[in-house]
Amino acid sequence: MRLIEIACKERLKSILHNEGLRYTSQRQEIWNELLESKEHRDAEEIYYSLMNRGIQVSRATVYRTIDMLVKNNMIEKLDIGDGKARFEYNDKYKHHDHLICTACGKIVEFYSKNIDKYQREIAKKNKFELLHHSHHLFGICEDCQ
Amino acid sequence: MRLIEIACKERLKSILHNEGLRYTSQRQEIWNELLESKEHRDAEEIYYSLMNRGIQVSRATVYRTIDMLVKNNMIEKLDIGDGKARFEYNDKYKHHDHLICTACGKIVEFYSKNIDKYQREIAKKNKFELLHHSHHLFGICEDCQ
DNA sequence: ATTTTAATGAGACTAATTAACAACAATATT
DNA sequence: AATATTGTTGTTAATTAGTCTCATTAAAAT
Ligand SMILES: [Zn+2]
Ligand SMILES: [Zn+2]
Ligand SMILES: [Zn+2]
Ligand SMILES: [Zn+2]
Repeated sequence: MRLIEIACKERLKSILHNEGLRYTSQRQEIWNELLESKEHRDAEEIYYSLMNRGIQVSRATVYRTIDMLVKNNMIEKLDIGDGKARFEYNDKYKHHDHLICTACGKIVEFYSKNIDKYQREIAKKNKFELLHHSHHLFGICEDCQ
Repeated sequence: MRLIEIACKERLKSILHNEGLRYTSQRQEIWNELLESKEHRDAEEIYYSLMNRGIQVSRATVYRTIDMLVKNNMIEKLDIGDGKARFEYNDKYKHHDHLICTACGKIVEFYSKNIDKYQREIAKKNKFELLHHSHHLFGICEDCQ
């Protein structure tokens, strides 16, 4: 096990502890699944991936655990409007938004300091306390053009 | 009937004609419903609003008509991530994005020329042909703070 | 007016999620 | 250690938003 994995394991443990929740094998496995592949994954995918690796966790537990991880800022929810939510490891120092190809579904990440700045200005001007945002650019990727 | 309503009625008629579709009473009513209140409305709301006014239109027709209106750029779809799509009259000269209060659900509109510019730059840099975007700022509005 | 063809309504169906609940497991209390 | 309490799980049922099918109805074309 690499150092980063140990660090993440401890992070899960400490968050569960703080919340008065228990460190269970199911929660470990789901958290691992989300850590190992940092891509944009949906609940069903995580469920089947665990199944395929012979790890029996119920669908409900997958949903519940994902929910708990989102609430504790361990993962971020991504809704690209196709009816199912995707999740990805939330690296605080690498916040990003998404470019989505409407032809092939490819997801590319982007970040713009400038946009970030303007967002904050807009929130301020409208007297909103900004909590988070969702910003998707939809288009056709190079391969699909 | 005000001039603007007549203009909009003609707009619907002409679009239906161009597409080889029929100008039905149901389509008129749904289009009216979306025009009269330019707020952010979901399909179910439109369906019940028509029902309450004694206008019998089926759920399927509401969904189908909304779909047709979106495809013809008469209305815009807005997905704020709460599981249901909202729609609003698409005034080409007043494109805007949204600030959403996570406490009371209030939706405030904003537009930033600068953000628009950076979006186009990002798409270009990633060799995406930009089609549309979705940009929501979530936070707590002044009243809810 | 008749024919052609698109549109509608009713309800079955789907996918993603959520809730209810009983059984089980981990802690806390005595 | 025994018992009570509380958290977690899997199963199943429910919900929600939206889609699909198909017999019937209504525009539009002739
Ligand atoms: Zn593509
Ligand atoms: Zn991402
Ligand atoms: Zn509010
Ligand atoms: Zn709006």
